[in-house]
Amino acid sequence: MASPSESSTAPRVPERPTLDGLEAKWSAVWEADGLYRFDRSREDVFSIDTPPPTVSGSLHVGHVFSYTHTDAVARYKRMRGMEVFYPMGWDDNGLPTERRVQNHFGVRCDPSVPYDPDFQPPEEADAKEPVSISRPNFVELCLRLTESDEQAFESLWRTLGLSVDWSMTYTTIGKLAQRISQRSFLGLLERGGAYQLEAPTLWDVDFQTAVAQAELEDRERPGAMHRVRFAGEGAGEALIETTRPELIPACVALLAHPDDPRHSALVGSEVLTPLFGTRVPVMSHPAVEQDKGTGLVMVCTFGDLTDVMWWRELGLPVRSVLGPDGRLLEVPWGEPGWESDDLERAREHYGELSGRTINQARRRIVELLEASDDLIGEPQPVNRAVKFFEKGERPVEIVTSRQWFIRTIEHREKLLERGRELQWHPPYMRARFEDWVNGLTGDWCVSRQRFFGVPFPVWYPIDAAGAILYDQPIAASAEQLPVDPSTDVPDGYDASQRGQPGGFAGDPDVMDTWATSSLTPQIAGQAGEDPELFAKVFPMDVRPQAHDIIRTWLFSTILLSQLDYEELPWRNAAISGWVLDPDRKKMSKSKGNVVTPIHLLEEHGADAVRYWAANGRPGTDTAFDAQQMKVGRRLAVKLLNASKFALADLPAPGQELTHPLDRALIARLARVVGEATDSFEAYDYARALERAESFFWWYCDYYLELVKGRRYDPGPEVSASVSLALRVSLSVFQRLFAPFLPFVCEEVWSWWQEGSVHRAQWPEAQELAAMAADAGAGAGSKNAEARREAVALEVTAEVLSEVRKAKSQARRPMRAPVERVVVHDTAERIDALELGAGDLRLAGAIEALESTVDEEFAVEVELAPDKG
RNA sequence: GGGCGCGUAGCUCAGUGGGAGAGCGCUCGCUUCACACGCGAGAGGUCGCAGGUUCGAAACCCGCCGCGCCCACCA
Repeated sequence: MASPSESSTAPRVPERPTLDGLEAKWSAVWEADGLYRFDRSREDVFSIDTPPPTVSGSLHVGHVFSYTHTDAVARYKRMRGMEVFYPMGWDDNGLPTERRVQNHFGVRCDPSVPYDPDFQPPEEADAKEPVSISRPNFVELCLRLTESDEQAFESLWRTLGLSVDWSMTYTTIGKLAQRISQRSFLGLLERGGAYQLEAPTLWDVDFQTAVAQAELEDRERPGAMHRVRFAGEGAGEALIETTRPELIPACVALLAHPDDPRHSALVGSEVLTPLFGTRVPVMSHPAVEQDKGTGLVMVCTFGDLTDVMWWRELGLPVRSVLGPDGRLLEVPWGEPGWESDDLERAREHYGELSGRTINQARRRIVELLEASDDLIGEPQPVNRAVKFFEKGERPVEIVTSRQWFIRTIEHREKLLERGRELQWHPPYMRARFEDWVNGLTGDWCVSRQRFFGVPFPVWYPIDAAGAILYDQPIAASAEQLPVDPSTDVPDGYDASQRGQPGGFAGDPDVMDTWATSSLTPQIAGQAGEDPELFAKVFPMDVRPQAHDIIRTWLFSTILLSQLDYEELPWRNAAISGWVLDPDRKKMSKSKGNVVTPIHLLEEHGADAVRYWAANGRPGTDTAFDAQQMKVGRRLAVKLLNASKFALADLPAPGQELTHPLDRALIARLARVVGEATDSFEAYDYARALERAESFFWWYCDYYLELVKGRRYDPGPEVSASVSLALRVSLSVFQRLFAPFLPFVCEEVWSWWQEGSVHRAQWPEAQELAAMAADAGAGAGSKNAEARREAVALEVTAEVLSEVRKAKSQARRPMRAPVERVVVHDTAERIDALELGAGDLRLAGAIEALESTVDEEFAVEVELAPDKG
C-alpha cells in the first residue's frame, strides 16, 4: 500500500476542482507516458481477448457498455500488479464492408479480373454501372475506407478511457490475420480437419453465397398452406399439404409415419406428381409427424433441412430446380431423373416456371394447380417462421454446391468438455453454449462466395481436357503466406498457366468471417510469428463478449483452439448483456433508437458514462438510462470535493490512529475493500462498484461530518489521528474507484501522490484491518475493544441522524444549536456511544448529551430557541 | 415445443432463511465554514399468483401466469 503519511510534497488542491477537460488532459498524459504499454518482460501476465468491433459504421452505446466492463477488470488487474495484455482489434473483414465499398466507390469485385497496381476508383460512383475490379484492388479499397473508421473508433475509445495498448492494434483483414488464418486452415487441411464437399448447402440467393447454420435467424413471414393431390394407382390418390408448391417438380418422395393407418395402404406404392407426372415413391419415416397436415409429407430437393435429412437417410435422388440466383433452373425433361408419364405436359407446365423467381413461380404454379384441379380447396393463410441469413433479405434456400467444411460434429463431446472447463461469468451462460453444441446438425461450412475476406490458400490443377481437379488441391507453401490465389501463382507454375488446360485455377472463395475472427487470440498473440509473445499470452485469461454471439464467436474460437492446440483459448468468459432502450427493446440502428456515444461522452463526461455502464451486472441486459449518468457525475464531483476537503490545509498526520472512531472507520473500510476485491476476482465489477460507492456516500454524509471538528482543531494532538485516517481512507477510495472513474481518480490522485493511480497498488484489506487493530487497545481485549469501537461509529451516526431529523422537522438549519439530547438505547450501545460523544457534540452543535438505558432506541432532541 | 434468465416502491435495480432496502423521480425544508453539480427530512411496496417445506419464506421446492433471450418448428 502507498504510504500517504510519508508523502513528501504538500498537496496541491485546485481552488475550484472541476471535471471539465479531464479526458483530454489525462488521456494525453497516459499516451505520452506509455502507461498502458504491455511489457513483455514481465511474468504475471493477464491477457484479454478483446472483441474487435465491426468497422462498418459507428460504435453505439452497447459497445461503450460492454467495453467499459472489460476495462474496469483490466484496470483492476493492473493495480493488482498484473501486466495486462490488452490489445484492440478492428473487424473490417466481411460483408458489411463490402457493401459500403461497392456503394461508396461504384465498383464490383470480379475475381477473374487481373490485379491493376495503378487502379484508381471512378471519380463519380455510379451504383447502376459499377466498374469490375480484381479482388486485390477491391480489398485495397476496403482497406482505404476502413482506415478512417478505425481512427474515429480509436479516438472514441481513448475518450472513454479504455486502457488499451494502442501499439498492439490488429485488423481481421490485415496481413497478419490473413497469414494466421491461412496457416490454421492449411494445418487443418493437412490433418484432415477440413474437407471439401459438393453437397446441399444453406444458400443466400441475394448475396449468392453459402452461409453457416450459426448465421441464420428466424423471421415470421406470412405464407399459405396448399392442399395438393397426387394421383395414385390402385391404392388411390394422395393428399399432401405444403407452403412451397413451387417445389413440386423437385419432389422425390412422399412420406408417412410407419404407424399411421391412414396411409399404410399407400406406402410402398408410387404416385404421380401433379402437373409433371413424375413417379415418386411413398415411403415411411419415423420423423414424420402424423398430426401435421394430412400426415403425408412431400420431400423435395431441397425445401428445408428436414428434406436434406430424409433425402440422405432414404437414399433419394436429387431433382434440383433452384439456381444460385434464386430462380428456377432450366431442367432436361426426359433425361435420367426427369422422367414423366406425360413429357409434353411436364415440359409445358415447367416452362411456365422456369426462369422465374421463387415467389413468381409459386404464384404461377398455384394457378396451374387450380386449372388442373389438383389444388383442393382454397390456400389457407398461415404465419410461419422462416430461416433467413441474418444479413439477408430473402429466405435462405438449399442449393447444391462445392464448399469447404471444418469437422465439427465429431468433436461435439470434446467441445462440451471444454465448455465445462471454462469459467463462465455468469455461470448460467454455459447452458447456451451446450444447447448450441447439442443442436448442431452438420459440420461448419466455412467457404463464402465473397471477396473481402481471407482467401483459401489453395489452387487446383487443370487437366488436359480443361477440367478442374478439385480433389487435388495445391496448398500454398508456408513462405508464401498470405496468398491470394486469384493473383498469386502456386509453386511450379507460372502466371500464364492460369485457367489453361494443364495449368491451374485458384480457389475463388474466402473464409467465413467467423473463421478469421475466431482466431483473435492467435492474431493478437501473433501465433507462429512471435513464439515468445504467444507463449506469454496464450491461453488468454478472459474473453469478454455479449451473449448473442456465444453460438458463433465463442463457439468457433473454442473449436479452432481445440483443433489447433487441444486446449481452451481462455480460462474465463465474461459475458455482458445488451443495452435496451427504455421500452425494453434491444437498441439497434434499424429501430432508430440508437444514442451516439460521442454525444453522451460530451454531455455527461466519460466517468459518468462509465459509471452507468459499470452498474450493468454481468450478463444482464440493462436499460439505457441517462439519469444514471447524472448519478455517476455526482459521484465524480463528490470525489473531487471530498478530496479537496480532506487534503486542503490538512494538519500534519500522526503515526497512529489514536481516536476510536478513526480506527472503526478504517476497520469498516477494510471490509469494504475485501468485498470489492472478492467481487472483482469473480468478474463482478458491478458489485465492486456498488460496495465502494455505498460506503463512500455513507463516509461523506456521516464520517466526514462527525470528524470536521477534530479536523479543524489547531492542536496537533487532536487532529493527528483524523488527519491520518482521512489520508488513508481517501487514498483507498481513490484507488477503489480508479477502475470505474479513471479520469477523476487520476486527477485527485495527482494532487498529492507521485505517479499514476492506475499503476498504484490495489488496496489491501488485511493491511487496513491490521492498521486499525494495531493502534487499538492493549493485548487481550483487542476483539472486545474493536467491537466497541465499531458499535460506537454506528450509534454515533444514528444519533446524528436523529438530531438532523429533529432540525429538519423544525425547519431549522443543520448548524442550529441543540440544548440537550437524551439517547435511549441498550447498555452496550450507550457504553460505546461515549467513544464518539466528543465528535457527535461538535457535529450536531449539541450542548448537553445525556443517555439512559432502554430497550428501544430513541433520541430526544431539545433545540435551542430560534433567535431568528 | 425445449433451454436459460427475469418478475421487489412511479422508474432503474440490490437483497438467496429471521428488521422490506438503495438511487432516481416526487413532496417539504436548509445559502451548511469540501461540495447548491450541494445538504437534511418525508411520503411511497399484501416482494407476479397459488400451494408446499420450515418455529420463521421476497429468498428454498412444486405448479401456474407474464416478459426477454437462445434453440427447435417451413408437411
